[in-house]
Amino acid sequence: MLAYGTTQVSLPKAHPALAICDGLDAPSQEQLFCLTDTKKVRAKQAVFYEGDSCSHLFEVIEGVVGLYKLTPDGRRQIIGFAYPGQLLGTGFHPVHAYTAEAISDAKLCRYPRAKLEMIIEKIPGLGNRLLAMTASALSAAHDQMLLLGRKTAIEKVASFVLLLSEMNEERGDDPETVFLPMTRGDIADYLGLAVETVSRVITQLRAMGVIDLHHSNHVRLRDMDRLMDLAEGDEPAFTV
Amino acid sequence: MLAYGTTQVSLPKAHPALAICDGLDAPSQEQLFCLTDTKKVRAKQAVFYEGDSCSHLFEVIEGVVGLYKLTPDGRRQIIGFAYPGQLLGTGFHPVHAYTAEAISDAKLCRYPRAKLEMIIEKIPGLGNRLLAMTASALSAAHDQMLLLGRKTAIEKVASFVLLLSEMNEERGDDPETVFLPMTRGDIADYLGLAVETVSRVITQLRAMGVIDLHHSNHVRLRDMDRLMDLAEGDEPAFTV
DNA sequence: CGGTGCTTTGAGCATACTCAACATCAGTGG
DNA sequence: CCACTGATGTTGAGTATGCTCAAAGCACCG
Repeated sequence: MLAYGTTQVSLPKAHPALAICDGLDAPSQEQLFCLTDTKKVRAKQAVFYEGDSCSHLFEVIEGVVGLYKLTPDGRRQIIGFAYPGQLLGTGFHPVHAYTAEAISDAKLCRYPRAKLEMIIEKIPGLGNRLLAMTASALSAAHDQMLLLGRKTAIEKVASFVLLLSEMNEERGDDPETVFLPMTRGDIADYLGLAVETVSRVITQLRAMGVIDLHHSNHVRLRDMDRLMDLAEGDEPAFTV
Repeated sequence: MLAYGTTQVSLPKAHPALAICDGLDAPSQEQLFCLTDTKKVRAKQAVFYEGDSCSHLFEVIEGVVGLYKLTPDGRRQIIGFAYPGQLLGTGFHPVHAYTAEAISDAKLCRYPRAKLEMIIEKIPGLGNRLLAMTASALSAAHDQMLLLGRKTAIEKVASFVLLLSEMNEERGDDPETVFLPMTRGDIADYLGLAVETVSRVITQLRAMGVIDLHHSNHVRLRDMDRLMDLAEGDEPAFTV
């Protein structure tokens, strides 16, 4: 099945480019666009909650959204950070399986599920596009399962920083300058660690000269190769 | 034993029911069926390896297949156990993102990816079916991320046993009698634990009177409610 | 300035891991 | 039929990684 998304010549577009439209012809894009409206949320506001009936599907346009699940006693696992271009609320359940909460102020595009389902067979390539995006999310989830189940604290944090760096690169930004819009608590809940552990590991990486920090949210990658070794556990896990 | 959806009346069928065909009309099923062939693997044989070019998509017909990823230094994370009806090798990459290895002797149905892509737009409902199956796998992955990142050993094992029990129920089998086709090592690599820990927890559950064992592979659930409490951490985590 | 929320650091501890021995089981061949 | 073998499972002892609890440092904001 088709892997769009890599070839991205500048298309003449009437509307802000929606990731879901990527690769579709202009009339189809127009048709889809007519269904949508925009939703803005401030940092820490929820877009939807786990258990809400899921009448809409969202696409992140601006900002970052955290997706998480809770145990009955309140432990939290962040299953992903959604950056612009990502879909939320896919999945064929009548209710949402996770909560989506804005990490920073965010803008989202809203698709009514019922209408989307009606035109999905009519717009060629749309079904494929949804499938591709879902499959890509599944693949990311698998990677994260390996991280959660089998990596040490330092490997987890190193992998996380590298992930953000790669996203920078794909976006055309500097891969050596990583911004962390989320709190240490969010990172901890994403990596399956305690806040204190995340903080300690970051301090350790800094002491090792692998990264630099400014304002605790701006990371500069000083030794990418070493960081990659650390992410894979190649390093003897040496404490400085 | 075929899992054809949930309703399992004896249908008059020309072919063994394929999950991917669920909901399609007869001609479409026929058309799909013409593309397929069957592959048999013995226990411990690989169906495909992570990194193999993925020219085919598989559906499990009989037996159980374990899907896993490895770290460079050989630590293993099983990302799922595929039972009959499940698809392997979806995902829009040119190569497989995980290894698939038979847990027990297994029979699989093989779809050539290229041909499947060609007819996907022509068979109404097929795209939707693939999307639904992928979305369902994504949802399961999310659940597993919560387990891996935030649950204790006893919660993990209890959740696992209950998961298998629920699968029994959906298949119309006895939910109180769970068979474990996989080794303790497989379970450990699925739950992000050490083999010894899995063994100890199972022993503990038995000592608590929550489960019974026969031959180490047959589990009888003696107290389902208590098991559910344990899976969620409601229990004071009382050591016997 | 004095709050409030986030981050860092410290000390002690617990859960789950490692290493090691032993038990059990299935299969194999004498 | 039984002893041998290799794989799998269980149990024990000690330890390490990452957690909890606690306090202090910072930044942002009214």
